[in-house]
Amino acid sequence: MPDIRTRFAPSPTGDPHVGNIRTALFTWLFARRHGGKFILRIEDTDQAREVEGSVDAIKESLRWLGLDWDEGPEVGGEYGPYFQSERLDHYQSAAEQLIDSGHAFRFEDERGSALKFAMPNDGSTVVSDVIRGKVEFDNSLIDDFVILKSDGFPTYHLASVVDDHFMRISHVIRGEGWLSSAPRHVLLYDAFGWDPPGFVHVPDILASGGGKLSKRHGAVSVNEYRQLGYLPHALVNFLALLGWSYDDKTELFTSEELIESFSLERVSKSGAIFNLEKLDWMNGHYIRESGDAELTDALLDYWCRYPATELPPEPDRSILLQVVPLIRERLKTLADAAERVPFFFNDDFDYEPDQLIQRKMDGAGTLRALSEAVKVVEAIEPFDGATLESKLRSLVDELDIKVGQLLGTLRVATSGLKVSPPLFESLEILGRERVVRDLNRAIHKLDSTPQ
RNA sequence: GGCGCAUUCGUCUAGCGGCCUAGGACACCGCCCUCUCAAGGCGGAGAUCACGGGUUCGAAUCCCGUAUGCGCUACCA
Repeated sequence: MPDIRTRFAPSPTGDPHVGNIRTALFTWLFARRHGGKFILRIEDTDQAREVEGSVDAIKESLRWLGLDWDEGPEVGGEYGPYFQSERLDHYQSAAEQLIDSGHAFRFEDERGSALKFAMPNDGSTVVSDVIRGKVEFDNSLIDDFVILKSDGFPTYHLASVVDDHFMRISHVIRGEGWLSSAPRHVLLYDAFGWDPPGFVHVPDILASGGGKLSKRHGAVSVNEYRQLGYLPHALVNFLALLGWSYDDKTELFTSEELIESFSLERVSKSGAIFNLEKLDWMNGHYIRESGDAELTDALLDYWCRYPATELPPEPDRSILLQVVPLIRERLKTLADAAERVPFFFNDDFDYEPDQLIQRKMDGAGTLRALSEAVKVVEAIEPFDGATLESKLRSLVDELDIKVGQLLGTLRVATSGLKVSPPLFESLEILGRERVVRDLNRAIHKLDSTPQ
């Protein structure tokens, strides 16, 4: 194979959509797989649709997912510039070449003077697509199309062909929506006398109904998924499997494995519905796989970027490091952590007194359990999870109640939660002083409640 | 309307003529484990391979129609 050079060429029209980023991922994977170059090019030829900040959002999304580019904005490269708005002279001279060779003609209307490509009125054009094979189009069915707009900017057709040629792109990998306009592109290559690149039209990512993925279906951009607490690698792995598969069973891949395994031949032909439940599962899997320090820092970074109201502005890292093993397997996203850990950092939580009273218990019994528990906790030595467990289990026997009854009460008293991380380990982290205080507060709350 | 692409469990997919009484994963259900919630283990249910014709000894796999979905048919990409 010749030098592999691929490109991701988004228009700066907003926060990049997961569908486009999935295409970028395939494009990147293909380049990396073959030791080629991955180029980022910004297609800003429609000033009206341009959205402020989009280029930063695009770079940020790619960077977060680890899709590094070899040429493009910031890194430069020998085939720049990489913004189409800075390459108008290329399109201009290419257009002139087409006029000279009789392939293009001026066209006037209310908007001014534009340039159109003259379609042949007979014959057909074959597009050779890597995953769909040869697709034939009847030339007479395609109208002459604008290549240079009256504002002096090129249309996508001209700009992408000219850039792909001069940037030595070997494979044009893009969404399947472009297949229908691909014959125009091969005709342009012909008219210029250039060899066309390989065309690869990859399937779309769809919303649950099978339609376009849009805001009404929830998150659509990579940045939104980041904000929802998904890990970059979980998104990468999940997106890689939307429209591509390695075999009949492998689903979990490291980035290195993805690069080693990726091939365009195994990209599917039909659109894939974005299955959020599976992303959740995969994200949970990668959270479970991460080490204590790794997860701790991921959470800290996440909260720093998207502050959680229920947590202190700068949660204590050493506490979180101890908490992480207790919550790791309970998280689907980083966002899930905020609701289960606040009590480790603050004791200002509140709850209704009757939440202390467990099933088939009454106020008096709960009060007795609580005050006995205080005695145990005050005396226990050492104050650690294992000792707490054995002493409190003995207390359960002495009180002749159920384990769940005692622990449920203690859980609410020390965390304010009905569902919390494992109790004994949590108590150890909280420390004796704090636990005694929480239990006494619970006793007081119950005591002052009219039965 | 015309042209193009697509069509396997709810979803992502394996399958590229006999290995398929169609495999895996997520979700779902049940059991086990268990201090809540999870995680984990085990098991279950779930697809007449869109439909109809062919070709073949034999088709989810090849061919032709039909239906449905999507895309193009813009001085948007």
